Amino acid sequence: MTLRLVDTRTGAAEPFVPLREGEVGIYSCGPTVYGPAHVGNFRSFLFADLLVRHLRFRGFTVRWVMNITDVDDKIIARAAAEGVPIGELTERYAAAFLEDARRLRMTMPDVLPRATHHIPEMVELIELLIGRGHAYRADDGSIYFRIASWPRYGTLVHIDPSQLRVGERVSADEYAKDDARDFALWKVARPGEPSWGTSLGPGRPGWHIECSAMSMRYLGPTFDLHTGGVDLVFPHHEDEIAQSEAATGKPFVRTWLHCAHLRMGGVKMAKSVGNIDCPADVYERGFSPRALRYALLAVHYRSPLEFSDESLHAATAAVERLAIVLKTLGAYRHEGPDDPTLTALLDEARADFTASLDHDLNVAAALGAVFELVRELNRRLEARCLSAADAARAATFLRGLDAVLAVAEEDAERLPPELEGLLERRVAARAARDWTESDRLRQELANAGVTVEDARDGQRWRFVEGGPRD
RNA sequence: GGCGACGUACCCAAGUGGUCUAAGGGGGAGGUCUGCAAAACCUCUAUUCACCGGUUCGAAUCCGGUCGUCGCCUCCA
Repeated sequence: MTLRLVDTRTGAAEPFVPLREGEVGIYSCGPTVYGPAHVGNFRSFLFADLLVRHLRFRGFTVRWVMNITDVDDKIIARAAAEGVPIGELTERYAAAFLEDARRLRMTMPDVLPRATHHIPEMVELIELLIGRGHAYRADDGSIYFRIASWPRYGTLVHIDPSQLRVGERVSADEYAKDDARDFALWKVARPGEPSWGTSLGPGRPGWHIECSAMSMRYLGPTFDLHTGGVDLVFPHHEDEIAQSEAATGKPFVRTWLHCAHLRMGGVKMAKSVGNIDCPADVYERGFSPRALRYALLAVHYRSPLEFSDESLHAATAAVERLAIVLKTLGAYRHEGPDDPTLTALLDEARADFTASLDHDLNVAAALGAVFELVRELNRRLEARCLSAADAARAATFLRGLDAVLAVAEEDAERLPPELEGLLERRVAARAARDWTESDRLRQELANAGVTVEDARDGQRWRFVEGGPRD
């Protein structure tokens, strides 16, 4: 059983074999921090998160690098509009990004390099490119990569460079390039813009060079996986390949993975389109981070995903179903023999789950395996044919699968003491068959964001999805 | 103009030529259980996979065409 991933370059699902046995290096294009990241951005980050989690679940040692772009045209424009230094702006939104990522339970990357901290690495690369004849300094002092010097240009997008509709959509020449298709490696300093004094002269890096410099700095000249949204395939990733391979003479990335767009209202979500929704907006409408994570993850990464409140409602229900079975398993009290078929049931679920994710991260099929197991566990819970030990084992098992999905409730969730007290009083009221008091306490807890349900093994509580705690 | 992806039930969605009279989630309808509520469980909700041809003993799955939707070629996750 091997993991297969679809490489953008070939379009085929190829067996994943890491460069070094058992170890995987992944680079993911991260956020440009000039404003809050929207849920479309998070789709691509969470897809990478799922990949990392699955690789670790499969036993690989993973080194995950995600850049934070903290200098570029938009950042400069935004900082100027606010009248603050770019560092102040980028610090603010980098922190916001990390907080959003945390609430969405995104795995923390092992390295989160920032462009402005890696200027020397970029300069070094650019000098290498100039030395090898792949880059040139134009009349305005900026440095460009010469696409004509790189015959393999276009292999990632499957575009013949001569077919590019140059000129039609390129705005009036801001810079003095030799060829409209050439891209900037180093932008010469301009009044009012941040710049770095380097051996290349004062200026700032182009966008593409930062990813080449930082990925190779932390993962080496050749590494396993590089992820991003489809909109980065061209020109960003194509340019990364050209400049990296031209500089090092070695293959850059072994497998390219790109996730499809998140759509809203039938078209891709993008700041430029204006149809964006940020995590904070979603929470404000009463949805939980768990539900948001589920909604962004539940559809295969290479399929466009239509994002809506309807999809969030469906996600909320699915996530609750998981939370409830875990609570029920935890509360289960029954003296009886172990279920002799439980082992086979769990083994089968694990095999289905793993095989599905191994097939190019087929998360929909993996979720199918999880929910089939959930229904079967509920049946056995209902029929009381599990022992208490079985129930504990099943719960641990489900949490094990959830190490990949990260959509279930935390194990050790505790109620604040005052709410705990209400629960205890309700138990007493119910023992006395005082239904009025029981119902009143249930309502009081509901007002505090806690749902209480009466099950065979006693009352069962959980936090309301999207409630005050989330 | 060039390149590419996709079209499965009310919605989302899996389906890697035969076990598909097509997983799973949501929604809806009935039922069981229950002080009530909720949850859970059971039954039902596609003999059909945009449409038309073709290949094959056999196709949702392969090929061709038609229609439709979306994306990239420009900053973009």
